Amino acid sequence: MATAAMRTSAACEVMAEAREASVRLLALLQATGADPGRQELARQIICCIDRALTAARAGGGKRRSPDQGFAARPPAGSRRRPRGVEEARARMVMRPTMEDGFAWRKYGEKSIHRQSSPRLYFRCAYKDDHRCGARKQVERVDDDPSLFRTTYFGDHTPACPRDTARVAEADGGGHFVLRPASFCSFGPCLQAEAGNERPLRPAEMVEFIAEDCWDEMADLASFGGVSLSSPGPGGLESFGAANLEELLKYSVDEFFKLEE
DNA sequence: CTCATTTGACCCTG
DNA sequence: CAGGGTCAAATGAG
Repeated sequence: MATAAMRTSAACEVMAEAREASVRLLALLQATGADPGRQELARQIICCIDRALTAARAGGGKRRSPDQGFAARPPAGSRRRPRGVEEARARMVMRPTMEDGFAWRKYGEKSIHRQSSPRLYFRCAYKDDHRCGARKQVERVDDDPSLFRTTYFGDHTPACPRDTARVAEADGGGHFVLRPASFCSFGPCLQAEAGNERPLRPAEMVEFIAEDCWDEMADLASFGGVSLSSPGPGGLESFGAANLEELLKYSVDEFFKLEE
């Protein structure tokens, strides 16, 4: 009988293979000049796998835990945070706005090597009030300057106020805008990821996402103020969504209906 | 005057 | 040594 350690080890091997395939996919997309959204999605997949690997190797397998903040602070005098665990917990999203409803304080700006726009560094405005360790880095996407790539580190404390109206206003017209081009290319990329010869049908796509990418999907939905609880495989079909974008739009629209 | 932002220096990692 | 993350003094807005 296989022990938990053996199962974890086997899972790590499979994930390592998936990572290698994703890296090849990204290289292929770059070589063929595929649209930036597809390349970005490939990067997100790799990032996702890295996090899964880190969690598995740490003996995890648990869902993202509440913020552990900066419990593992660097030694006194160090100005740099330890890499690894925290980076593995980073979540990256692409949106047409920097706004996400939370209050942030900018604490730095840095021009990045071979990148036309600088990277902006923010930490939660309630860092001291609520001992919140949330941080984010924002930069314009080089290939599409109308988009901002925002990377979040750590989570806000429940006490941190969130103004969803500001999100709606920033995105225009009271509806969260799901603009990233990556959504348009979700189908082909998921097909490659799933190793399918034919395109995934919408229901299969949703199933695949529910099983493999739920955290990323929930993160995206959360920026519309939507909290998604995992329905488990198959449960998503009850939404009647044609694809992920429709599903997310549906979720976000439902949220704003509740708000009105 | 207070507080947020800017920006160059400092320091760490690879 | 280069690149990147953070600090903190200077600056500006309200």
